[in-house]
Amino acid sequence: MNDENLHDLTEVDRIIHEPARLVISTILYTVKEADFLFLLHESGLTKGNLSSHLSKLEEAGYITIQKRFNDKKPQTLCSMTPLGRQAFEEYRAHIKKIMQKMNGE
Amino acid sequence: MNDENLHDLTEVDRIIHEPARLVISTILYTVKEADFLFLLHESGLTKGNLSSHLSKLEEAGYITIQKRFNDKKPQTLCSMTPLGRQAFEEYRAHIKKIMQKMNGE
DNA sequence: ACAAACCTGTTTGTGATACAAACCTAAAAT
DNA sequence: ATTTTAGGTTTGTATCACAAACAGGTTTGT
Repeated sequence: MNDENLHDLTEVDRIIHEPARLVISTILYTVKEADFLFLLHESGLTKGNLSSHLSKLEEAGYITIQKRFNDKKPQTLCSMTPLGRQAFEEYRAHIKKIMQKMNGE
Repeated sequence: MNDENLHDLTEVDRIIHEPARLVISTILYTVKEADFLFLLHESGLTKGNLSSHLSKLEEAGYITIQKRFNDKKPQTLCSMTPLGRQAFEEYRAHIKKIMQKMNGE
């Protein structure tokens, strides 16, 4: 069951594997909707990085981004798509396997 | 215990976090010594990538690389340093925490 | 009313990174 | 002797992450 499949571990989903996006994904997986500022504070990322990581998640089809005005201020709302939820769950399963390998099968 | 520390997850050790190096590290953590060809087959990486990732692990002080001739053929022996072992263990602990977060605390 | 500061983000610039393909050196084979 | 094989390394390219600069609009201060 072990043998040659250590190498499979390199096939992890890079979109989610990046720590910044892992944090964002973890939040959006549980919350269903969050705005930019909430994510900003919760993730601890800078605005610039948050912005570009959100774009990347959107490009991947993992989240949707809605822009609107709230109380005359711009607001960016994010929520995870079904595809994103699936990818997140698969990533989680993948990491679980990795952990088993790391602990010596 | 939860609150603002999701952001800590971004502080994972990038040297080990890279999937290719995670595979290499996982092998070297358990094996204590392995040569290039063994790692090549076990990891499924290309020669070029294996070579450069090994160099990066060496630069980080996580592994040592010894070159010698065996049966008139060049042989590259790698083994994990105490620093590397420590880093690997910390990474593992870190991932464990991440898993907990991903599963909703 | 005008300017300065603030809010909510985006774009740009720079340096690091990963990957694959080309390359290198010595030994075996033909 | 020339080609092929073995064991790797170097190079080239494209992507990426990050921080700093920028932008569009709003509120505050005077």
